[in-house]
Amino acid sequence: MGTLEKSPDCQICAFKSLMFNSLKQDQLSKINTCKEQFHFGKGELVCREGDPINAIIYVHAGLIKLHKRISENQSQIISIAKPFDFVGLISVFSKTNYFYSITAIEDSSICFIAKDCFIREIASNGQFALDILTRMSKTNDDVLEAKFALSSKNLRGRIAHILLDFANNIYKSNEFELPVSRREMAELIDMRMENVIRVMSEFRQDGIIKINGHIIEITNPNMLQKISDMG
Amino acid sequence: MGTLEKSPDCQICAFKSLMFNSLKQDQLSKINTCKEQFHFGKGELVCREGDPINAIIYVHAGLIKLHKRISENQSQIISIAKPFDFVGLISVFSKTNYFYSITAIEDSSICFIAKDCFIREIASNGQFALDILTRMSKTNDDVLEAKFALSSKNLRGRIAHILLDFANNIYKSNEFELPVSRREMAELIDMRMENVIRVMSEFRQDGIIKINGHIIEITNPNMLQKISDMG
DNA sequence: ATCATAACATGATATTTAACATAAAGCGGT
DNA sequence: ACCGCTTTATGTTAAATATCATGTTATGAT
Repeated sequence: MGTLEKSPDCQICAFKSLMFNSLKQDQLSKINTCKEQFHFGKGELVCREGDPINAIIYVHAGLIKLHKRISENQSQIISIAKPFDFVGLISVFSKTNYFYSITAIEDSSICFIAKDCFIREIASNGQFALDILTRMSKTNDDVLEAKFALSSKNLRGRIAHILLDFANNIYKSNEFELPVSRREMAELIDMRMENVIRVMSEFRQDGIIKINGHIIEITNPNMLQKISDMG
Repeated sequence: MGTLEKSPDCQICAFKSLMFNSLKQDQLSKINTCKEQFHFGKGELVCREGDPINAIIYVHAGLIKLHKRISENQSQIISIAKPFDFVGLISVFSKTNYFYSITAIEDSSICFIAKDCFIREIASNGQFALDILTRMSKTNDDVLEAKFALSSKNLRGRIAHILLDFANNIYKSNEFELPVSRREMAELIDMRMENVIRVMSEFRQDGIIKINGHIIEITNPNMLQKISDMG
């Protein structure tokens, strides 16, 4: 269930995240005392659907997926969180229990900031609250827009979209190791696994991408963008 | 572009909305001075995609749709807001311009609370900020979960889902007047208009619903629920 | 190294959904 | 009432996607 690890001072994260801008030194050190950082190996479960929400999760390093069972043999991936992202920021205010599970899809360092402590800081610091609101809105808009963008695309468009997303927003490189299986890709963009494989093969045959196991190289990003926009 | 109308004191709305619980009398009257209420007839445009966000929108009465052009001859409905709902609560913190248009789909009274004024109150009142956060999360979760629920359903399941949504969450009755055309239904749940009509006809033939123009009566809600859950 | 298992891959077929065509019914304006 | 326009309606066909079947390749455990 993850192993506790020595966590850096919040000060260090504060530089990297836009989150803590409005916190004064003493407030930051208060947050610092009510957080714990854990390490999760690839595939390890961070929390399970239905678990009580006791903390806000901050991705310090790695990559995690938020996912949900929708039937006996089918899951859905809601989103993927990357370093400096917060998870549960939205749910923590409106729900007492997670409506999704979280699993590491790369070795990850996850910081848990106690909910009570966090909320106390918000209530006593309006500017901090505003920062949180802004951050929350951004995350929310991103997830929602991603979902809307996908829902009007066909299979080829969806694959193109998600590959560009990995390249541009997560790995910042046209060559990267896909952190998810083909089945998980399917769960992320609402397709069948066979079709994910099929479409990726087509892209390979068309010279748009190179595939070497989980290593993907986008050789023709413009074409991929065009396919994403059209479909 | 809507007609200005005499707006009730915020105090009155405060009772109906969970929103303003934490505002003291004097804060409430500050909000009261920076809001204006407008009336929009059915079909009237409230704001257009790209407009600057100057205010938070509160639905006092009626029903409005948030929608977005996705191509020359296609739109998408993002969500429908009902009385006591806030709109733009999320975008106001992360965006300067609307990424959707808003149109009244019933005669509606819409309250505009000036953004600056609202944000000032948040920054100076942490507890109020917490209330806003909670409210925002709820709205957000609802939209997101609705979208996710739909995406894994087939056509029949989607129609069943949206009909139950109207009955249970908006009109609180199994008989209601559909506020949207079949085309708009399609835009709301990602279908083609022809299929919306077709599936609804099927439901009628199966004795699950009665259709009289826009008047819908759900005669077998259990079956409809089953179809929604399965599909 | 060998086995068992899961992931990847591809072809054939069935099902679902979209697109096209056409017509009837409702509705606002004159 | 009549006209033009939009919405509702239904049948037909085409396209997209899911399902099923089967084989191959990777991967982890012993």
